[in-house]
Amino acid sequence: MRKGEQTRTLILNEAVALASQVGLEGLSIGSLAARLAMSKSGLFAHFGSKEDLQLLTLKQAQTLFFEQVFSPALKQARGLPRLRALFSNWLAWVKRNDDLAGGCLMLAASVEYDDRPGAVRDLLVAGQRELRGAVAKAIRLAIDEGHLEPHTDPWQLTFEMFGIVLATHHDFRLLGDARAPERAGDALERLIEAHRAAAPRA
Amino acid sequence: MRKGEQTRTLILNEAVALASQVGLEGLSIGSLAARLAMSKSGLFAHFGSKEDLQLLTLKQAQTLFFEQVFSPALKQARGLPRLRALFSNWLAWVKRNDDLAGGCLMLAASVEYDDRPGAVRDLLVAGQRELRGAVAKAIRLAIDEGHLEPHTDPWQLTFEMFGIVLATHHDFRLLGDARAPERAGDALERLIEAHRAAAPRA
DNA sequence: GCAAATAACGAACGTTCGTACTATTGTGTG
DNA sequence: CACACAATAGTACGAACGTTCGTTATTTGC
Repeated sequence: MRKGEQTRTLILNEAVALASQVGLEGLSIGSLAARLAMSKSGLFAHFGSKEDLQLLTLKQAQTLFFEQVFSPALKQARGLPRLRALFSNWLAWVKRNDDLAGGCLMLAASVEYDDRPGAVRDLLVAGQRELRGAVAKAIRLAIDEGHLEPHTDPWQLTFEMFGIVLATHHDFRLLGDARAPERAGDALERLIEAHRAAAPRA
Repeated sequence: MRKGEQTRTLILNEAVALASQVGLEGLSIGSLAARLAMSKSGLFAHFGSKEDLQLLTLKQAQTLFFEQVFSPALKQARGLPRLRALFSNWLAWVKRNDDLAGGCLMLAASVEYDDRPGAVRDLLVAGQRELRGAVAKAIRLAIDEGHLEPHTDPWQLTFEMFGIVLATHHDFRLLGDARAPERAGDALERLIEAHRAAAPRA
């Protein structure tokens, strides 16, 4: 029970790395086993099916995202500081090149499964809904703190922030544009400025 | 020479539709042949390799994009009208559900090939560069026409417009959010408003 | 309308896919 | 130390993959 969990986690971490390059569908049990220097059947025994492996891999990526992007942002003061921290952690996540060599797995999977019904897509949608809700909540808190003007629509702002992240991912990954994160920062600041509350400055 | 070209085009159109759902990598010669009720080998004979098929499929999608998004926008008056037309055509392209049932093929391929060097990726990058340049040029014209203020950075604005489109694609396709295009329109108008020239109103 | 050219076919290649069984090794505990 | 069982390896499977081959059908140019 102990050794099993251990290698299982090892497998899943490697699976996240591999899937970030070739996608969740392109992730094959054979190649994953080869990368871990273990037998295909030995690896397969940890999961009942490929879909299970895909689901757990995606779940692992979601956990990593929460730990590295969201959780540290919660330590910042509510309002704009937390919102900015969230955004900058998010950009850092997108830029990662170590164990996410192929870019954000969730974004890749979103495109891969947006028209492929099933458990993977459902998990993807649930995670995305959760993320959006959390960002919108952070924005609502910024309004409550008096950092953003009361008329601000949290969902609209969330939508636009997400767009900036997507564009950054695209430009950074496909076009290899190192200035993309800088552009993203500028875009966010302009966005904040447009919705900043008149009276108190943050 | 005539019959060949004809079925080749037929194949490529079907390939675009199929690849938009399963990706350029997931596009298999066997399933494509089955959809067209022809033999695997007969289809394969039109292309020397799978990579050739992928390249031509992508090229076909790029052509469709130019015809349906870009070309009609050029008929509008330069400046904001043309920029708005371009954006709205782009949104319409993203929302298509007939022969692009799986969403924009270029966006899907961008995520699929962003870390897979080769001819497909090169073609993808070239197309993206061309598109970005054209959008930036439309913005520059809007500045020249006095619709946008002279300090506007065309590349930054292009980046942000692209982000809005990406977010729309994501929300519309994965989350099934029908209000996404509306959000996109609002975002664009706010973006334009922020950069609008002071003196003459458009 | 005949001959040359092209297009489509069916079968088979070797490989890899996911999955199922069985055997062997390894680990933790009484 | 040995027993029980978890963990890994081994082997085999049917199907699908991209690709090649030789052959048949169908267009095309004269």
